[in-house]
Amino acid sequence: MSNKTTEPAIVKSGIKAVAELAGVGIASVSRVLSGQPGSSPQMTQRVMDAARQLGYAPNVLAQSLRRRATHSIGFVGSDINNPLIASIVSGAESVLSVAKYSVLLTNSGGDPGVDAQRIDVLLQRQVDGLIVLPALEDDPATLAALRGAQAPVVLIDRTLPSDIGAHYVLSDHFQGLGDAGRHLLQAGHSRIGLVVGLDVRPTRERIRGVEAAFDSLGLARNLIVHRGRLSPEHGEQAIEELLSGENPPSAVILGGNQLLEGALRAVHRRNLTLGVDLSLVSCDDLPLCRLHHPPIATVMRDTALLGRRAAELLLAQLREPGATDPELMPTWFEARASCGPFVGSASTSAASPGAKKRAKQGPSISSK
DNA sequence: ATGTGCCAAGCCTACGCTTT
DNA sequence: AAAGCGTAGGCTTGGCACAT
Repeated sequence: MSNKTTEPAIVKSGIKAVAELAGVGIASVSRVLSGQPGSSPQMTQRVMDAARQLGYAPNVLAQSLRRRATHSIGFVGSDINNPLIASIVSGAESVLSVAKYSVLLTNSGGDPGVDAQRIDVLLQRQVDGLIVLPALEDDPATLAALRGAQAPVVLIDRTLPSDIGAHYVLSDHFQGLGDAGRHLLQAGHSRIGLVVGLDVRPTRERIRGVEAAFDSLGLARNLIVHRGRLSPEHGEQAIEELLSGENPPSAVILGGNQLLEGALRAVHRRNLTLGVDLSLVSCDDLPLCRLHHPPIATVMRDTALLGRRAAELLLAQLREPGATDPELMPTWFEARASCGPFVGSASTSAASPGAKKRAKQGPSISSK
Protein backbone atom coordinates (compact mmCIF):
# COMPACT_ATOMS: atom_id res chain seq x y z
CA MET A 1 0.00 0.00 0.00
CA SER A 2 1.46 3.28 -1.03
CA ASN A 3 1.39 5.98 1.52
CA LYS A 4 2.33 8.85 -0.72
CA THR A 5 0.26 11.99 -0.57
CA THR A 6 -0.98 13.56 -3.78
CA GLU A 7 0.10 17.18 -3.60
CA PRO A 8 -1.06 19.41 -6.44
CA ALA A 9 1.76 20.16 -8.87
CA ILE A 10 1.08 23.89 -8.78
CA VAL A 11 -0.09 25.68 -5.68
CA LYS A 12 -2.16 28.65 -6.74
CA SER A 13 -2.16 31.60 -4.43
CA GLY A 14 -5.41 33.48 -4.35
CA ILE A 15 -6.23 36.77 -2.80
CA LYS A 16 -7.19 34.96 0.41
CA ALA A 17 -3.68 33.63 0.89
CA VAL A 18 -2.19 37.05 0.30
CA ALA A 19 -4.58 38.61 2.81
CA GLU A 20 -3.74 35.92 5.36
CA LEU A 21 0.01 36.30 4.94
CA ALA A 22 -0.21 40.10 5.06
CA GLY A 23 -2.55 39.92 8.06
CA VAL A 24 -5.16 42.13 6.41
CA GLY A 25 -8.62 41.77 4.93
CA ILE A 26 -9.27 40.48 1.43
CA ALA A 27 -10.80 43.77 0.33
CA SER A 28 -7.67 45.62 1.44
CA VAL A 29 -5.54 43.39 -0.77
CA SER A 30 -7.84 44.11 -3.67
CA ARG A 31 -7.69 47.83 -3.02
CA VAL A 32 -3.90 47.90 -2.82
CA LEU A 33 -3.28 45.71 -5.85
CA SER A 34 -5.77 47.51 -8.06
CA GLY A 35 -4.13 50.80 -7.18
CA GLN A 36 -7.10 52.39 -5.47
CA PRO A 37 -6.21 55.27 -3.16
CA GLY A 38 -6.86 55.23 0.55
CA SER A 39 -4.50 52.56 1.89
CA SER A 40 -1.76 53.39 4.36
CA PRO A 41 1.86 53.00 3.20
CA GLN A 42 2.41 50.27 5.83
CA MET A 43 -0.62 48.28 4.65
CA THR A 44 0.40 48.76 1.03
CA GLN A 45 3.91 47.49 1.75
CA ARG A 46 2.66 44.43 3.65
CA VAL A 47 0.29 43.50 0.84
CA MET A 48 2.90 44.04 -1.87
CA ASP A 49 5.43 41.91 0.04
CA ALA A 50 2.93 39.10 0.60
CA ALA A 51 1.81 39.14 -3.02
CA ARG A 52 5.41 39.03 -4.23
CA GLN A 53 6.29 36.26 -1.78
CA LEU A 54 3.38 34.10 -2.96
CA GLY A 55 3.77 34.96 -6.61
CA TYR A 56 0.20 36.13 -6.61
CA ALA A 57 -1.51 36.84 -9.92
CA PRO A 58 -5.20 37.75 -9.97
CA ASN A 59 -7.60 35.10 -11.21
CA VAL A 60 -8.72 36.52 -14.54
CA LEU A 61 -11.91 34.45 -14.60
CA ALA A 62 -12.96 35.73 -11.21
CA GLN A 63 -12.15 39.30 -12.23
CA SER A 64 -14.27 38.88 -15.35
CA LEU A 65 -17.09 37.45 -13.28
CA ARG A 66 -17.05 40.39 -10.91
CA ARG A 67 -16.40 43.13 -13.46
CA ARG A 68 -18.77 41.63 -16.02
CA ALA A 69 -16.08 42.24 -18.61
CA THR A 70 -13.60 39.70 -19.90
CA HIS A 71 -11.10 42.08 -21.50
CA SER A 72 -11.23 39.90 -24.56
CA ILE A 73 -12.17 40.72 -28.14
CA GLY A 74 -13.54 38.18 -30.58
CA PHE A 75 -12.29 38.19 -34.14
CA VAL A 76 -14.26 36.32 -36.78
CA GLY A 77 -12.11 36.00 -39.87
CA SER A 78 -13.36 34.62 -43.16
CA ASP A 79 -10.11 32.82 -43.93
CA ILE A 80 -7.14 33.06 -41.60
CA ASN A 81 -5.01 31.19 -44.15
CA ASN A 82 -5.18 34.31 -46.30
CA PRO A 83 -2.14 36.56 -45.59
CA LEU A 84 -4.49 39.53 -45.97
CA ILE A 85 -6.58 38.38 -43.00
CA ALA A 86 -3.47 37.46 -41.02
CA SER A 87 -2.19 40.99 -41.51
CA ILE A 88 -5.50 42.53 -40.41
CA VAL A 89 -5.56 40.34 -37.29
CA SER A 90 -1.96 41.20 -36.54
CA GLY A 91 -2.69 44.92 -36.86
CA ALA A 92 -5.71 44.67 -34.59
CA GLU A 93 -3.87 42.57 -32.02
CA SER A 94 -1.02 45.07 -31.84
CA VAL A 95 -3.47 47.75 -30.69
CA LEU A 96 -5.59 45.53 -28.44
CA SER A 97 -2.65 44.00 -26.59
CA VAL A 98 -1.39 47.44 -25.62
CA ALA A 99 -4.86 48.12 -24.16
CA LYS A 100 -4.54 44.80 -22.26
CA TYR A 101 -7.18 43.02 -24.33
CA SER A 102 -6.78 39.43 -25.53
CA VAL A 103 -7.95 38.40 -28.97
CA LEU A 104 -9.97 35.23 -29.47
CA LEU A 105 -9.48 34.34 -33.10
CA THR A 106 -11.92 32.19 -35.04
CA ASN A 107 -12.00 31.14 -38.65
CA SER A 108 -15.17 30.65 -40.67
CA GLY A 109 -13.43 29.48 -43.82
CA GLY A 110 -15.74 31.79 -45.77
CA ASP A 111 -18.79 29.73 -44.79
CA PRO A 112 -21.71 31.98 -43.73
CA GLY A 113 -23.18 29.25 -41.53
CA VAL A 114 -19.91 28.98 -39.65
CA ASP A 115 -19.76 32.79 -39.29
CA ALA A 116 -22.96 32.75 -37.23
CA GLN A 117 -21.76 29.82 -35.16
CA ARG A 118 -18.45 31.50 -34.34
CA ILE A 119 -20.15 34.76 -33.43
CA ASP A 120 -22.45 32.87 -31.03
CA VAL A 121 -19.55 31.05 -29.42
CA LEU A 122 -17.63 34.29 -28.90
CA LEU A 123 -20.68 36.01 -27.43
CA GLN A 124 -21.21 33.05 -25.09
CA ARG A 125 -17.64 33.59 -23.97
CA GLN A 126 -18.69 37.10 -23.03
CA VAL A 127 -16.21 38.89 -25.26
CA ASP A 128 -16.32 42.65 -24.72
CA GLY A 129 -16.43 43.37 -28.45
CA LEU A 130 -16.32 41.79 -31.88
CA ILE A 131 -14.34 42.46 -35.04
CA VAL A 132 -16.02 40.63 -37.87
CA LEU A 133 -15.23 39.98 -41.49
CA PRO A 134 -18.18 37.83 -42.53
CA ALA A 135 -18.43 35.89 -45.78
CA LEU A 136 -21.74 37.50 -46.70
CA GLU A 137 -23.62 40.67 -45.83
CA ASP A 138 -27.15 39.24 -46.00
CA ASP A 139 -26.87 35.83 -44.40
CA PRO A 140 -29.89 35.59 -42.03
CA ALA A 141 -28.05 33.51 -39.41
CA THR A 142 -25.09 35.90 -39.31
CA LEU A 143 -27.37 38.91 -39.05
CA ALA A 144 -29.41 37.23 -36.29
CA ALA A 145 -26.24 36.42 -34.35
CA LEU A 146 -25.00 40.01 -34.63
CA ARG A 147 -28.39 41.42 -33.66
CA GLY A 148 -28.10 39.47 -30.41
CA ALA A 149 -24.74 41.01 -29.58
CA GLN A 150 -24.77 43.25 -26.51
CA ALA A 151 -21.14 44.14 -27.26
CA PRO A 152 -19.94 46.65 -29.86
CA VAL A 153 -19.25 45.21 -33.30
CA VAL A 154 -16.79 46.51 -35.88
CA LEU A 155 -17.13 45.26 -39.43
CA ILE A 156 -14.19 45.26 -41.79
CA ASP A 157 -14.99 45.83 -45.44
CA ARG A 158 -18.60 44.76 -45.11
CA THR A 159 -21.78 46.76 -44.65
CA LEU A 160 -24.86 45.45 -42.86
CA PRO A 161 -28.42 46.69 -42.31
CA SER A 162 -28.47 49.74 -40.05
CA ASP A 163 -30.45 48.00 -37.29
CA ILE A 164 -27.34 45.94 -36.47
CA GLY A 165 -25.76 49.12 -35.13
CA ALA A 166 -22.29 48.08 -36.19
CA HIS A 167 -19.26 50.29 -36.85
CA TYR A 168 -17.31 50.14 -40.08
CA VAL A 169 -13.76 50.27 -41.35
CA LEU A 170 -13.88 50.07 -45.13
CA SER A 171 -11.37 50.05 -47.97
CA ASP A 172 -11.74 52.48 -50.85
CA HIS A 173 -11.78 49.81 -53.56
CA PHE A 174 -13.54 52.23 -55.90
CA GLN A 175 -10.45 54.44 -56.06
CA GLY A 176 -7.85 51.70 -56.45
CA LEU A 177 -9.74 49.70 -59.06
CA GLY A 178 -10.67 52.91 -60.85
CA ASP A 179 -6.99 53.86 -61.11
CA ALA A 180 -6.10 50.36 -62.31
CA GLY A 181 -8.87 50.47 -64.91
CA ARG A 182 -7.83 53.89 -66.17
CA HIS A 183 -4.22 52.76 -66.38
CA LEU A 184 -5.17 49.79 -68.56
CA LEU A 185 -7.52 51.78 -70.77
CA GLN A 186 -4.96 54.51 -71.35
CA ALA A 187 -2.39 51.86 -72.16
CA GLY A 188 -4.60 50.92 -75.09
CA HIS A 189 -6.76 48.10 -73.72
CA SER A 190 -10.35 48.42 -74.80
CA ARG A 191 -11.84 45.27 -73.29
CA ILE A 192 -11.20 44.34 -69.68
CA GLY A 193 -12.05 41.19 -67.75
CA LEU A 194 -12.82 41.60 -64.05
CA VAL A 195 -12.83 38.54 -61.81
CA VAL A 196 -14.60 39.16 -58.51
CA GLY A 197 -16.02 37.36 -55.48
CA LEU A 198 -19.53 37.07 -54.13
CA ASP A 199 -21.88 40.01 -53.79
CA VAL A 200 -20.29 41.89 -50.92
CA ARG A 201 -19.16 45.49 -50.67
CA PRO A 202 -15.60 45.03 -52.04
CA THR A 203 -17.02 43.26 -55.10
CA ARG A 204 -19.58 45.99 -55.76
CA GLU A 205 -17.03 48.76 -55.27
CA ARG A 206 -14.47 47.09 -57.50
CA ILE A 207 -16.98 46.74 -60.32
CA ARG A 208 -18.14 50.32 -59.82
CA GLY A 209 -14.53 51.55 -59.86
CA VAL A 210 -13.67 49.92 -63.18
CA GLU A 211 -16.95 51.06 -64.72
CA ALA A 212 -16.16 54.59 -63.61
CA ALA A 213 -12.77 54.28 -65.32
CA PHE A 214 -14.51 53.63 -68.65
CA ASP A 215 -16.92 56.49 -67.98
CA SER A 216 -14.20 58.96 -67.04
CA LEU A 217 -12.46 58.39 -70.38
CA GLY A 218 -15.70 58.58 -72.34
CA LEU A 219 -15.44 54.92 -73.37
CA ALA A 220 -18.19 52.32 -73.65
CA ARG A 221 -18.16 49.91 -70.68
CA ASN A 222 -16.49 47.02 -72.45
CA LEU A 223 -16.18 45.05 -69.25
CA ILE A 224 -16.70 41.31 -68.67
CA VAL A 225 -17.39 40.56 -65.02
CA HIS A 226 -16.73 37.02 -63.80
CA ARG A 227 -18.20 36.26 -60.38
CA GLY A 228 -17.62 33.38 -58.01
CA ARG A 229 -16.29 32.47 -54.60
CA LEU A 230 -12.79 33.90 -54.14
CA SER A 231 -10.45 30.95 -54.55
CA PRO A 232 -7.56 29.80 -56.75
CA GLU A 233 -10.00 27.53 -58.57
CA HIS A 234 -12.26 30.47 -59.38
CA GLY A 235 -9.23 32.45 -60.60
CA GLU A 236 -8.09 29.62 -62.84
CA GLN A 237 -11.53 28.90 -64.24
CA ALA A 238 -12.24 32.59 -64.82
CA ILE A 239 -9.04 33.11 -66.83
CA GLU A 240 -9.77 30.00 -68.89
CA GLU A 241 -13.31 31.11 -69.63
CA LEU A 242 -12.42 34.75 -70.31
CA LEU A 243 -9.65 33.81 -72.72
CA SER A 244 -11.64 31.07 -74.42
CA GLY A 245 -14.44 33.40 -75.39
CA GLU A 246 -15.01 34.80 -78.85
CA ASN A 247 -13.71 38.23 -78.06
CA PRO A 248 -11.28 37.73 -75.15
CA PRO A 249 -10.15 40.72 -73.10
CA SER A 250 -6.54 41.86 -73.42
CA ALA A 251 -6.39 42.77 -69.75
CA VAL A 252 -7.75 41.09 -66.63
CA ILE A 253 -8.13 42.50 -63.14
CA LEU A 254 -8.33 40.01 -60.27
CA GLY A 255 -10.55 41.37 -57.51
CA GLY A 256 -9.03 39.32 -54.71
CA ASN A 257 -5.59 37.92 -53.90
CA GLN A 258 -7.03 34.40 -53.52
CA LEU A 259 -7.55 34.35 -57.28
CA LEU A 260 -3.94 34.95 -58.25
CA GLU A 261 -2.53 31.47 -57.81
CA GLY A 262 -5.15 29.87 -60.01
CA ALA A 263 -5.04 32.68 -62.56
CA LEU A 264 -1.29 32.22 -62.92
CA ARG A 265 -1.77 28.48 -63.41
CA ALA A 266 -4.03 29.21 -66.37
CA VAL A 267 -1.65 31.87 -67.73
CA HIS A 268 1.33 29.52 -67.55
CA ARG A 269 -0.61 26.63 -69.05
CA ARG A 270 -1.44 28.82 -72.02
CA ASN A 271 2.20 29.90 -72.33
CA LEU A 272 1.21 33.54 -72.13
CA THR A 273 3.68 36.30 -71.32
CA LEU A 274 2.20 38.73 -68.88
CA GLY A 275 2.48 42.31 -69.99
CA VAL A 276 2.75 41.17 -73.65
CA ASP A 277 0.03 38.61 -74.38
CA LEU A 278 -2.13 39.55 -71.46
CA SER A 279 -2.08 42.36 -68.93
CA LEU A 280 -2.86 41.30 -65.41
CA VAL A 281 -3.64 43.29 -62.26
CA SER A 282 -4.19 41.71 -58.87
CA CYS A 283 -5.48 43.02 -55.56
CA ASP A 284 -3.64 43.13 -52.23
CA ASP A 285 0.10 42.77 -52.32
CA LEU A 286 1.38 39.23 -51.84
CA PRO A 287 5.09 38.40 -51.93
CA LEU A 288 4.22 36.42 -55.07
CA CYS A 289 3.26 39.66 -56.85
CA ARG A 290 6.77 41.06 -56.53
CA LEU A 291 8.65 37.78 -56.94
CA HIS A 292 6.84 36.79 -60.10
CA HIS A 293 8.50 37.49 -63.44
CA PRO A 294 7.31 39.90 -64.55
CA PRO A 295 6.14 41.46 -61.28
CA ILE A 296 2.37 41.71 -61.03
CA ALA A 297 0.67 45.09 -60.94
CA THR A 298 -1.42 45.38 -57.79
CA VAL A 299 -4.11 47.46 -56.18
CA MET A 300 -2.57 47.97 -52.77
CA ARG A 301 -3.88 48.78 -49.31
CA ASP A 302 -2.42 48.83 -45.83
CA THR A 303 -4.11 45.79 -44.31
CA ALA A 304 -2.37 46.07 -40.95
CA LEU A 305 -3.68 49.63 -40.72
CA LEU A 306 -7.16 48.30 -41.45
CA GLY A 307 -6.86 46.01 -38.42
CA ARG A 308 -5.39 48.74 -36.25
CA ARG A 309 -8.20 51.16 -37.08
CA ALA A 310 -10.82 48.48 -36.42
CA ALA A 311 -9.29 47.83 -33.00
CA GLU A 312 -9.04 51.55 -32.20
CA LEU A 313 -12.65 52.04 -33.21
CA LEU A 314 -13.72 49.14 -30.98
CA LEU A 315 -11.74 50.44 -28.00
CA ALA A 316 -13.31 53.86 -28.48
CA GLN A 317 -16.74 52.23 -28.41
CA LEU A 318 -15.90 50.35 -25.23
CA ARG A 319 -14.90 53.63 -23.59
CA GLU A 320 -17.80 55.65 -24.95
CA PRO A 321 -20.54 53.98 -26.99
CA GLY A 322 -22.16 55.98 -29.76
CA ALA A 323 -22.83 56.15 -33.46
CA THR A 324 -19.85 56.53 -35.78
CA ASP A 325 -19.40 57.23 -39.47
CA PRO A 326 -17.79 54.51 -41.58
CA GLU A 327 -14.05 55.01 -41.95
CA LEU A 328 -12.73 54.76 -45.48
CA MET A 329 -9.14 53.58 -45.81
CA PRO A 330 -7.19 54.28 -49.02
CA THR A 331 -6.24 51.85 -51.75
CA TRP A 332 -3.83 52.68 -54.55
CA PHE A 333 -2.71 51.17 -57.80
CA GLU A 334 0.90 50.16 -58.25
CA ALA A 335 1.74 49.62 -61.92
CA ARG A 336 4.19 46.81 -62.57
CA ALA A 337 5.39 45.00 -65.69
CA SER A 338 2.49 42.53 -65.74
CA CYS A 339 0.26 45.24 -67.18
CA GLY A 340 2.57 46.05 -70.04
CA PRO A 341 4.22 49.24 -71.19
CA PHE A 342 2.65 52.41 -69.88
CA VAL A 343 1.79 54.71 -72.79
CA GLY A 344 -0.94 56.96 -71.47
CA SER A 345 -1.37 59.45 -68.67
CA ALA A 346 -3.79 57.68 -66.38
CA SER A 347 -4.11 58.91 -62.85
CA THR A 348 -1.67 56.59 -61.11
CA SER A 349 -0.40 59.22 -58.77
CA ALA A 350 -0.15 56.75 -55.93
CA ALA A 351 2.05 54.37 -57.87
CA SER A 352 5.69 54.55 -56.87
CA PRO A 353 8.14 56.11 -59.35
CA GLY A 354 9.99 52.82 -59.34
CA ALA A 355 6.88 50.98 -60.30
CA LYS A 356 6.15 53.43 -63.07
CA LYS A 357 9.71 53.07 -64.35
CA ARG A 358 9.50 49.29 -64.32
CA ALA A 359 6.17 49.42 -66.09
CA LYS A 360 7.59 51.73 -68.76
CA GLN A 361 10.44 49.30 -69.39
CA GLY A 362 7.89 46.65 -70.26
CA PRO A 363 8.08 42.98 -69.43
CA SER A 364 11.73 42.10 -69.22
CA ILE A 365 11.31 38.55 -67.99
CA SER A 366 8.97 36.02 -69.46
CA SER A 367 6.25 34.45 -67.36
CA LYS A 368 6.56 31.25 -69.38
C1' DA B 1 -11.22 62.22 7.88
C1' DT B 2 -8.86 58.16 7.14
C1' DG B 3 -8.07 53.33 7.06
C1' DT B 4 -9.85 48.83 7.27
C1' DG B 5 -13.04 44.86 7.19
C1' DC B 6 -17.52 42.67 6.08
C1' DC B 7 -20.82 41.38 2.83
C1' DA B 8 -23.19 40.82 -1.38
C1' DA B 9 -23.04 40.14 -6.17
C1' DG B 10 -21.54 38.26 -10.47
C1' DC B 11 -22.26 33.09 -13.03
C1' DC B 12 -21.76 28.33 -13.21
C1' DT B 13 -21.30 23.71 -11.42
C1' DA B 14 -20.95 19.98 -8.18
C1' DC B 15 -23.04 18.03 -4.54
C1' DG B 16 -26.45 16.77 -1.20
C1' DC B 17 -31.05 16.49 0.22
C1' DT B 18 -35.96 15.78 -0.64
C1' DT B 19 -39.72 14.18 -3.25
C1' DT B 20 -41.89 11.20 -6.53
C1' DA C 1 -33.71 4.85 -8.54
C1' DA C 2 -34.57 8.98 -10.82
C1' DA C 3 -35.77 13.64 -10.95
C1' DG C 4 -35.95 18.10 -9.07
C1' DC C 5 -34.41 21.59 -6.19
C1' DG C 6 -31.47 24.31 -3.13
C1' DT C 7 -26.99 25.50 -1.57
C1' DA C 8 -22.14 26.09 -1.31
C1' DG C 9 -17.96 27.18 -3.42
C1' DG C 10 -14.80 29.34 -6.58
C1' DC C 11 -12.34 34.66 -6.72
C1' DT C 12 -12.64 39.46 -6.98
C1' DT C 13 -14.47 44.03 -6.21
C1' DG C 14 -17.67 47.90 -4.94
C1' DG C 15 -20.38 49.75 -1.41
C1' DC C 16 -21.16 50.41 3.12
C1' DA C 17 -20.22 50.28 8.07
C1' DC C 18 -17.20 50.61 11.76
C1' DA C 19 -12.94 51.74 14.41
C1' DT C 20 -9.31 54.88 15.24
